[in-house]
Amino acid sequence: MLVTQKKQYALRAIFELANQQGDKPVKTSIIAEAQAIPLRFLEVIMGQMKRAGLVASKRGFFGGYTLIPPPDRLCVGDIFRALDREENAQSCMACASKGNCSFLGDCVFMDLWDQAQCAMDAVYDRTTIQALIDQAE
Amino acid sequence: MLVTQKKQYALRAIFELANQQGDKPVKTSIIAEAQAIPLRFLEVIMGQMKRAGLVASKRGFFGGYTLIPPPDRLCVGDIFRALDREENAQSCMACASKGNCSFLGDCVFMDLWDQAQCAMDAVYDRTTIQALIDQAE
DNA sequence: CTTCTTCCCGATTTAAATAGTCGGGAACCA
DNA sequence: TGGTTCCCGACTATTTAAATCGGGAAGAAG
Repeated sequence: MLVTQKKQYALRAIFELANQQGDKPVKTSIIAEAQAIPLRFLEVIMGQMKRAGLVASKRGFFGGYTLIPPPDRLCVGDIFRALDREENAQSCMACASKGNCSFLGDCVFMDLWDQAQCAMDAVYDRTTIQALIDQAE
Repeated sequence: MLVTQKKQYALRAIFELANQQGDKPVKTSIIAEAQAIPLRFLEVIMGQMKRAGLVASKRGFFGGYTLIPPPDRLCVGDIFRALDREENAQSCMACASKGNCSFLGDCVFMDLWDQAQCAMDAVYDRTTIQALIDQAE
């Protein structure tokens, strides 16, 4: 699970959304400016977030995005996985781990990639958006 | 520290070298075939390994490469770092961690990337080549 | 119903990094 | 001298991620 620019954008966008959230939806233009994300690219990302069920949207003048899960129940790993799911996630070998080592039949390195993968996942899964918000103060 | 194809080649090459090592140097052609690495590309990699001080080389008919550190004192992380050092390792954000968050001054996410980085490093640093060889049987 | 705003969709383009190649040169040995 | 190997730097190809674009559909307000 390599951390691309896009994943960072997604994380920061959700972070900002959780942070700004009141009773009204938050517009992409707000998020884009606050987090220095190219607006048009952010639209693409939010579309994926929506299809993954992490946010709801509303159009029109008072439109924007709303975060669905409570921030203390949403972890960084959830966001990353949502993105991986769409772009059939072939990712780096350290991430492919189980089941497709291109080398010999049983691969000594498989276990290594797996361990590295798990170690990262553990970090991303134990960090909630709320924790990041709290930490930001 | 994203695991590229090249890093895998390097790891497998060193693994193979440690495995085959007797009193004579091991040729790239042997390693390339055993580990299914493009020969010409392997030459590039071994050059980097040499400059990093991990292997010694000898030319001519009885030439080849020799592993310098004992396999039980050489860990996967050492190999990866050797490669990162040369190609000025701008890598992914999760790896840049300390000191260059492109976003606001102090970045909440910095600590997160750092933790993920450390978690992976820990795995790669506690795994020695010897351990992989033992495990291969 | 017109207009303005926003989300929305698919295709396309741009940029950048990785992966892999190539020709030729230098050490080494017989 | 000739064959083998490592060696060097530049070069090309391939793939992936990043970003853009034009236009369409929902929603609200005058």
